[in-house]
Amino acid sequence: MAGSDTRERILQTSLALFNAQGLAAVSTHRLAAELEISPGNLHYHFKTKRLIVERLFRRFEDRLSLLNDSASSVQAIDDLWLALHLRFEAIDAYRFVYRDMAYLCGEYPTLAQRAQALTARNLLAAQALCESLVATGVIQATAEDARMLALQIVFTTTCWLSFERLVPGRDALKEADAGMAAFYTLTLVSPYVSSESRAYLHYLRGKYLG
Amino acid sequence: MAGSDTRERILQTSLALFNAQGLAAVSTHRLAAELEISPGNLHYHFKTKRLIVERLFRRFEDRLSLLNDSASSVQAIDDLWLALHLRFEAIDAYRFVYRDMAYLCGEYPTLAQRAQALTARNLLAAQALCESLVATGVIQATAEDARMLALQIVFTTTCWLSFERLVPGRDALKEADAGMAAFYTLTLVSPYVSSESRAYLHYLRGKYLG
DNA sequence: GTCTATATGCGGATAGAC
DNA sequence: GTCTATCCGCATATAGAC
Repeated sequence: MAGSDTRERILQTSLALFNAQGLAAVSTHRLAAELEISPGNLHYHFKTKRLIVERLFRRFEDRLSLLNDSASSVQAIDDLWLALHLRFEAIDAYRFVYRDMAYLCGEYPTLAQRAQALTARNLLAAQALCESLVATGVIQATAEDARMLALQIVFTTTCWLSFERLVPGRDALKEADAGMAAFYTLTLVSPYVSSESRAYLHYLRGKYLG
Repeated sequence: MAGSDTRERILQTSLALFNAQGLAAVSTHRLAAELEISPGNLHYHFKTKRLIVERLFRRFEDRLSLLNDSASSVQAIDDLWLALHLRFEAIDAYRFVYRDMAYLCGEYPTLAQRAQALTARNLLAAQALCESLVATGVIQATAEDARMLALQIVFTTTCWLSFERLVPGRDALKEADAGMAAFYTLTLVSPYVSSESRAYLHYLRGKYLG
């Protein structure tokens, strides 16, 4: 069959450990121990740690690309909220990527380029999204405003979950709150939202600022 | 005299190497080689790598705290621009701290707590700054808007320089552009700026969007 | 203060038996 | 596919001479 069961278990466990303990802290030995297989067996499935990381990175790219593809179908505030929510969930599922980005780029320069390319695609998708919101009258903004807003959205979705762990009062071990992150991102959009579309914003404000 | 010359050279060179190559990539051997001293001599001055990192982190804290102390004296857009500029310069001078934060927290849990405490102080300073801007009429915002704006400013100053390296077209090796970063941060404030204070914003827009 | 030499452990990766 | 055993190199840290 397509890929053995062990191979998939390795990828799942790697992802969980990278997310929980950091890319640098998870050695191939620890990984094998967690999987209850031998280091030799691990090497049979993935000749290098790099290959594991690259495979996970590709899955992350694929998942984000899927979300990017539907960017221009966002045509209302609640569409936007859902899109942001799904995006933060995806980033949280692979949170080691953005969180350990500097280390990752240093160790695997190939991935540094891929990360830049991914950011470029995210920017294009966010611009399409903002243009769609302007076209449907959900927000009112000049072309330049829309471009800056797209940049803000990409910046925020990329970095927010990493930043959140620095804010006191949030438990670093607890899973990230995608809803909270999405709400925060919406506040960036809020100054541009036309009066007819503010209802959903107020609903969310009540929900997350209680 | 207070601290030998070698000790200070170690700190300066460490900072430069950490910034340039990443905390994880700079071993004590590389550091000693760069300094043209022996690993044994390095160990004489700093028993562990951790002590070097902690000392640099403290300097970073001190430099930001100085800037935080003057937050409530910001009373015009050009004050704000200067304050942001100085802040980005400080963060850029110690850019390894925020860029390698995840690795740093994993290796030195003590510093994870200090980083949270630092973020808390930054948030308080940013809130004071926003309140000052509201009080002087430079911006118009509800108390809740001001709190969110403060959060946005801290988030941006903390993460922007790391994010910037992901945006294609910027050379990762080139030093960061504190002016560009400050301009970006100002766009967050711009929706709330009262009409009398927009002149400086337009001047900066012309300068950085040329 | 500075050196040479070295201890000790861990990390990635491999060889070869089963 | 999975194991045991092992190699090699690097990293932190140390000992002890000068």
